[in-house]
Amino acid sequence: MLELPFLRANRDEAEQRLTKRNIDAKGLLDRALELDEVRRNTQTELDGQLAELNGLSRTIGDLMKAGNKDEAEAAKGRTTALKTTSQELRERLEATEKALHDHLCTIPNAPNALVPVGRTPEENVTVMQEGEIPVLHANAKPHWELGEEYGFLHMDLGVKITGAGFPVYSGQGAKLQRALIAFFLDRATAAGYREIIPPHMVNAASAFATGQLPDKEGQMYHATVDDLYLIPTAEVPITNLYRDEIVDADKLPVKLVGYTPCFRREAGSYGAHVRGLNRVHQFDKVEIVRVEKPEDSYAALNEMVEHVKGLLRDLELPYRQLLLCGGDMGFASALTYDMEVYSAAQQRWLEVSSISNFETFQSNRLKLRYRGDDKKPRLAHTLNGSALALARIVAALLENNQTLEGIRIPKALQPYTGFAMITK
RNA sequence: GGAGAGGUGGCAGAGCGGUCGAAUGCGGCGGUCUUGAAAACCGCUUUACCCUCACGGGUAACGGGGGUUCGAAUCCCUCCCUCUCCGCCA
Repeated sequence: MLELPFLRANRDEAEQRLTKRNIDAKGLLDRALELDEVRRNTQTELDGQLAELNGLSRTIGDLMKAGNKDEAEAAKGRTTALKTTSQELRERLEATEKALHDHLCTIPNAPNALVPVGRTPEENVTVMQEGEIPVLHANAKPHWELGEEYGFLHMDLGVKITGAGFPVYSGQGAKLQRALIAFFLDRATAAGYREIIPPHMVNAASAFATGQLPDKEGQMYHATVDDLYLIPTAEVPITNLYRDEIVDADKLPVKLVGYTPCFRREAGSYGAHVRGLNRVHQFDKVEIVRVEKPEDSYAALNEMVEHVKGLLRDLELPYRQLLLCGGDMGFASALTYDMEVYSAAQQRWLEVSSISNFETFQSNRLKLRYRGDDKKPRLAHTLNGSALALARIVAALLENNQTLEGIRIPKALQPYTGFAMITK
């Protein structure tokens, strides 16, 4: 949620930035500021009435104490009208506040100045690309066929016990998952991130604070009996650790990492391009989360990107970094880099990481603040990024490293897998 | 699942209808004293919103919501949460 004081003070800048999202920025801002003005006027009026009422109550108390019953009763009579009008004003204020809040919830974050203009993923900017595109032998297969052939990935068993899009890993496939998770966690903790094991279900307040509700309600699995949501990413529980907190400036930056399974309904996305592990309802992911002072947040974002690049290099995967255009960015983000790896048998790029700076968009909902040098609470910046998301990394590893003898495991991973090759 | 207790400021813990945003203690910040430190003493120490260029002023908040009253942290209703005991159980 954008900050109202920012919108009031920097209307033009906000409009200019929001326009990159190809939305009616002017209309949205006009409405927000109009509601804000009604709200402020109403509150001023209401506060005045309440002050008067409080004064009368105090007077009545004094009169009662002095035993002056008649005058006290007379004063009581004068409160009636004030109570009626203040009640009306209160209702109007609450209605306006709710309308304003609901309206603000519909406005996405304002893109950073660096965000390119564009509507579709084709207009994202490739920042850099690294690593060699592997040349596969003539008989190379996509990962789902490899999984079947080697017997470590079973989409059909997932269908039996749960439903489509819930993969079952076994043997060396299962070990590979665990190895990747451990590898990613070790690298993150070595880089100064504190490991967290959070709950895998969250309440509605948490889902709202990080922006999943109300914007992406249909994307989450909802356990209705207990009104809890299965997390779509560790970002939700981990960032919410800091909901309603005021942290001292010397506690910043906060750097956290967590592994969790991620659950996504992915409603309506079926077809050939989502075969195998390309898009599943449950996958494993190691997520890094940071809380930063505003002046440090973009340096932190770059640091996160470098961290992810290091992982991809060590996994020997060809990858590229994209700067998302205004039309392709997530609702809550001010700037997002996507990292994609090349999956050689499918001959396509797969998104394996999304690294975003939310600036104060999340912290405003979270009420996550820090106390600066002036001792005043200010909203902090929040960031997060996948480091990394497993299913697609696995897909690319399997496809790119297939040989006639078996599937080669990158050197950096071998201490974790305990084997150098997946064999039949 | 059954029975009971409780939710107050960073923490502990009073208040149970009238200057209570809230005693007291601890913690934290500043000061006096000291070569320095400790101790002691003094003062300060929640947040959001509104008005104001500012000084300053106002409103709200004692788990959430509603009610009674001129007035509620205090009384009533309701929901949520936490803890203890019993049962079940990894």
